Amino acid sequence: MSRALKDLLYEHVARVGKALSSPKRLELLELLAQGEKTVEILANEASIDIKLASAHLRVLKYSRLVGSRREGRFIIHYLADENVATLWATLHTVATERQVELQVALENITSGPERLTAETRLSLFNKAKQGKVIVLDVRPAAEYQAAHLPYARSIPLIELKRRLAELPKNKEIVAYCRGPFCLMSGEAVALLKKRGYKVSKISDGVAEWAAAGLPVE
Amino acid sequence: MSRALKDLLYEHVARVGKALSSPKRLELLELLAQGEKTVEILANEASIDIKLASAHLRVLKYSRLVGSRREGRFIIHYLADENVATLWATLHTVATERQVELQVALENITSGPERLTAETRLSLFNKAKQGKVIVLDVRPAAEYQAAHLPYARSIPLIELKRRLAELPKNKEIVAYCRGPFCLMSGEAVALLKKRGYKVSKISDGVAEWAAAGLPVE
DNA sequence: ACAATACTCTAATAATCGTTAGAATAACAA
DNA sequence: TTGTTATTCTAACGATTATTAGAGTATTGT
Repeated sequence: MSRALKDLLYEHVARVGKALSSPKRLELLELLAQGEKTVEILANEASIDIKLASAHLRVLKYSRLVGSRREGRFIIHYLADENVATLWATLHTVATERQVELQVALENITSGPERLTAETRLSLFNKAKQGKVIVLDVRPAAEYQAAHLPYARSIPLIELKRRLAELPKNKEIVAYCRGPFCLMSGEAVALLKKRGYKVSKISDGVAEWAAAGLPVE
Repeated sequence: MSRALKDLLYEHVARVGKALSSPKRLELLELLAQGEKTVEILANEASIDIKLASAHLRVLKYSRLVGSRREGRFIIHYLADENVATLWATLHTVATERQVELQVALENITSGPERLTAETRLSLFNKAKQGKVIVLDVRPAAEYQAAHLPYARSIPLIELKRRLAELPKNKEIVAYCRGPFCLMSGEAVALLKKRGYKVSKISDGVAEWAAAGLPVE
């Protein structure tokens, strides 16, 4: 009686879980959390075939996590809403907390103290507001434009070398990129440290920041 | 270079997603969110074979969402921590919001205005605190003991008929059970309404309540 | 109208997953 | 020791999914 109904309901929720069960799809979701993108860009950034990206996007669309619209000859994909980014951030948090291997792997790459607490996030926000720190967004300019941390300044990693003059050497700089799985901020820190800047990084991306209840511009 | 590493990291997170991709596993998770249980109880409540329940639990254990311990000749399974319940609640919220079919199905069964907002949750909490409402937990007593909403009173659905005398007819009663997928509170409301009680229900379970940041006893 | 672009759709294969049955194990009880 | 209970482990099957190749479609530019 109620059994068939229950099965149906759990099946609907499982559809969303299924969408989150593939590494490639999770990577696509994180890329989309940085802003809407075409299939080609997604495929390139995730290093997969366009056809495969298209197939994965179909699954994500079926589960209503992402939407798409045609614009000229491009089809643009985007997260259905911010809740999806929150879901991704929650999933990632739980995964990291539960899986020691993952934590170790993360710490190996990202070098330095990693996980932000509610207090450190707020204190960074306040320092940035007062101009005591420069928050540096090293993602591609389009992603910065879609959304970025408050008071953040955009210098994409690719342009960083030739735009060094824009950064003061006497101020503290905090770099961030797409999130804990993204390596761009780490590379930026390495570059800037070599040139004598006071620089550190945070593992947060826009999704993690927003999931912690903080504002995004 | 960084590609192989990224793949590894996303794969770790996807392992958790995979655990959430089966209806049966989601049902087991929700049952476990009500308190720790043996395999037999889980299998019975989810209406599946013990062997199948055991197989699903193995997946959940592999992804570190649930843990287990032996106690005599029983093996007791439990959620790894409250974050897992939060993840489940978030997943459920996103799924409901994204899937119209699911919403319609839910409304058909549960009858009445459904989704609780932050305000209605808080106002219920305050009314319960002041004794203006009776919050009624109709789940099995063991689940009530594991955790329940603040100021809630426990009368399991099976005992409700013969314990009607414990409830006043002049006070507002609000029933709840395991969560939006659970039909017990609906049945309780039907029974009480027929007897002339002022009764309504909320779709929240302990997991949804906690995920909204409210206290649990 | 024709080619080029940026995809999607269909079909096919290999890998993985859900499910069940049967054997194995661990704790207790007689 | 032998049996019982509660559960896992192993093996096997069919069903589902990931991935790739090839054909098809919508839009723009010439």
